[in-house]
Amino acid sequence: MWLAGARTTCSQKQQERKRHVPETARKPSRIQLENRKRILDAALGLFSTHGFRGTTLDQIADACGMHKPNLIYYFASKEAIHVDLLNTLMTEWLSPLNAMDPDGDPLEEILGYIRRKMEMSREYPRESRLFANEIVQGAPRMLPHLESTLKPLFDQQCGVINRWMHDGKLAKMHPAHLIFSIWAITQHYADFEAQIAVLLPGDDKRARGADAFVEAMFRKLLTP
Amino acid sequence: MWLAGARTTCSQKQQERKRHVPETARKPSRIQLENRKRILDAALGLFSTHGFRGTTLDQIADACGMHKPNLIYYFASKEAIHVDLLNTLMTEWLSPLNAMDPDGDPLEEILGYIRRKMEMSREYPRESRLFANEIVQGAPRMLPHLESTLKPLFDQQCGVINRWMHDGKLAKMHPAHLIFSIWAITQHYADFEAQIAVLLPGDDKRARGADAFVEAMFRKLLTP
DNA sequence: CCAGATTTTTACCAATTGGTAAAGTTACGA
DNA sequence: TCGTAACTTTACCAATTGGTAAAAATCTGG
Repeated sequence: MWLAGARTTCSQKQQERKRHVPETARKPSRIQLENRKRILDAALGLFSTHGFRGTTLDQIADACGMHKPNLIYYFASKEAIHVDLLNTLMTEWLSPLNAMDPDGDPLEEILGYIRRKMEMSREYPRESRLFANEIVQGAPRMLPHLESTLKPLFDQQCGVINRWMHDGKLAKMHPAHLIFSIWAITQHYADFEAQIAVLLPGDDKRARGADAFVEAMFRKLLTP
Repeated sequence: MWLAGARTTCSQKQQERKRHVPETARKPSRIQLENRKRILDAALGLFSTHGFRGTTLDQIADACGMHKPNLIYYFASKEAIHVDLLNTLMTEWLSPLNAMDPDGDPLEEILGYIRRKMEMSREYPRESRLFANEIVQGAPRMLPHLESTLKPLFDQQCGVINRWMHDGKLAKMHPAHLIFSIWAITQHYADFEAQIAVLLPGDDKRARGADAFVEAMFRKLLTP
């Protein structure tokens, strides 16, 4: 039967779903953790390149060697998988920004942050693209998260940078736009990989000189 | 009947479709040009935020006040609309890069290019996002175009910049990465608008100081 | 002004898709 | 080792979706 009571269309937000087991189970079994991870990993690859609507449950099931209803056994819906990915992404994605130490050497702190972002772009391009997809599409499932989690951290670190600049440790500029430019450039290497591969062919990712360029660029920019 | 003969699944590439009129008609009528433009405009808005798979023909039809079969009357398929947008986008998108004059003042030429890119990001965010969507997803329908159209122009302008640098007119750096960083930052303001609106609220686009920041940034970077 | 061509609308269709129901199978603690 | 809970598989279903067929309406040139 078709889920009794008011039912919105498939593509719209779904209401509560009485989960059979996982949601209510208290201790996730080994096999449960394992399968959830398999699903999330497969889904990450697909969502990050085809987007949410562009990915089907069957594709995810295929990619992780499971059957479609099995996915729904572990996650309430396709959207639940996506949301789960987005949530874990958010915390991991922000940790480098968090790691900037107000008491460290300003230039080295920021360059360290940039290095970590470049590394993430290289090591976790799927996460970067998942995020890019979500934001480009207006952040439909993430706006609250951006408000509540990203914004406070962003404001705080803008303050730190501002102090550094007023102390004469860094060249003066708009801290928010500085951070934007860091994000833009570091994530560009993951998000626009397809284009870069065409324009700088042959070179493997590490050898393209991106790291050296970006470091030199921001060093020059930030030096007073 | 279901299009006689071999028929692949809907989601795969479609073969030749005998168009009823438009494709074969020699002179596109006024009403034809007008309606095609209406469709393309509506489709641009939807594709750029929901992606190709995330947009339905019904949505496009709604958005331009037409009926679904009417779209198919003007375009062979949903994909044909998308491809049309991508093609016109490509040429318009590249013209600023083309406009850099090898005989002009190096710094001003590049800063002028950056200004034009910032302006496009502000005036045509939908186009920017359409492009971003396509590239993030691996450029499935655009790779050949990138190879044949973008790559030659890119290489040529890299050469121009290189000469400028060797003549001591600009600080020395990797020209390709310089261009990447320009693209990354200028397009970021359109593509990540949703995020920026959260982090720098209140300000209207023009007033956020992005233009001034970006100009100052690249001026400092490029000055020898 | 009217016949033929162009354009629009209505009624469909088959494939896809997110998700369910329930039977079948496996794992695990008592 | 055995009964029960956890997990998997098969068989579906209704909604959506890209697209077609063809009738209806509208426009246009002679």
